[in-house]
Amino acid sequence: MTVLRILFMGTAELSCASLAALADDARFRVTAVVTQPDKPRGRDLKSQPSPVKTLALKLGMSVLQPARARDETFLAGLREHNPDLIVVVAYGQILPPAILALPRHGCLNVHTSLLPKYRGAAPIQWAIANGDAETGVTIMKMDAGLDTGPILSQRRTPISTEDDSQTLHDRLARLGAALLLETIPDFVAGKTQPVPQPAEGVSYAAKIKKEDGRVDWNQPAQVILNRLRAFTPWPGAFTFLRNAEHGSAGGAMLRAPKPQLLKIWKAEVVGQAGQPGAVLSVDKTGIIVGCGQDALMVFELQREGGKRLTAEQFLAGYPLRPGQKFD
RNA sequence: CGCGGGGUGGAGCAGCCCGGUAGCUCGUCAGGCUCAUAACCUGAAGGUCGCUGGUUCAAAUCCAGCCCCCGCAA
Repeated sequence: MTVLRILFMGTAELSCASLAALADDARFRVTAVVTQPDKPRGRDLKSQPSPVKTLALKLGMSVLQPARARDETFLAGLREHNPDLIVVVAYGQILPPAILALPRHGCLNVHTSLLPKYRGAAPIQWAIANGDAETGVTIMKMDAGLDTGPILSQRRTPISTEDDSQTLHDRLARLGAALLLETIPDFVAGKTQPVPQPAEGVSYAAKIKKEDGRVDWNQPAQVILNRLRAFTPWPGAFTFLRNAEHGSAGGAMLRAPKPQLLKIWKAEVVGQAGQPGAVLSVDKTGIIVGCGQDALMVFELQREGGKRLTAEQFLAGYPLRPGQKFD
């Protein structure tokens, strides 16, 4: 059988598992990798390559980084590669029809939800935030719409109460890569026909904004916990502590009691009642905070400039007392 | 030159601005109390104060450079 010539398009960490899987499989040959241009990130805002670029270079593949995927010069370059198939995983740009129509077999996309649910940018996060019991990955043949293409295959995975966006992301990345390898051969052989997405059950998963991580203590504890898991590790569930009377009687610290930003990493719901945002009790096990319904026991948290700490460690250096309030 | 916080016994912090005996909450160890304990009481061990150089009679503290960690921003 002839080796399938694949052009890979991806940017995020999520894409890497699929790229690595394709590169490792003798049935396929990745002829080039397209990824977003290097962007300033990190603490010094230095220009950094995307995770996909880093991996592609390590694998010795040629990398293309067009500023805009619809540029004519870029399209011309793509045609020269003459791919049989384009695989897109978290690339980050809308592809013009000219690209969708370019390869003989079209473009396949790995999407981390059970389409048509959670089309869009942040399907993993919203599945957790909404308290879904399961999610999955979908391989679809791309069309002009936003994640609207016909489905080739899907695989499910339950969402456990231990999952956060990081763990679920990692699992879906692996599932997606595995399913991709299974799906491609049957698809190009014509054994699998794309099935249009059902009209029922369509929803969209909007991109996560920083502000989504702000804890609203008026919500039920379970909702807060779901969102906390969804927005971990980014942007994190954060809240503010006022009246930060930290620092001893020295006086120096007292002049700037600005609100402390606290990030909450691990928590669970406990059956207590109290004023939303108020610290109800404090001990080695955790810090219990009142919510709109029930209460949240915080196990791990972090303050600005500090590391992520267990409640016990945090309290050793930062005494919290019942009655103090988060907002 | 994107902005900012921080590196102090094993953990987390205070002390630094206004240089001059190393402090707090825990943990550890020993003893005591108790039917018992992760609770309580008493005592003890444990620190080149990130690294290098400078200023000074004297540096955790002031100055310069470097290394590392973290929040914001992306």
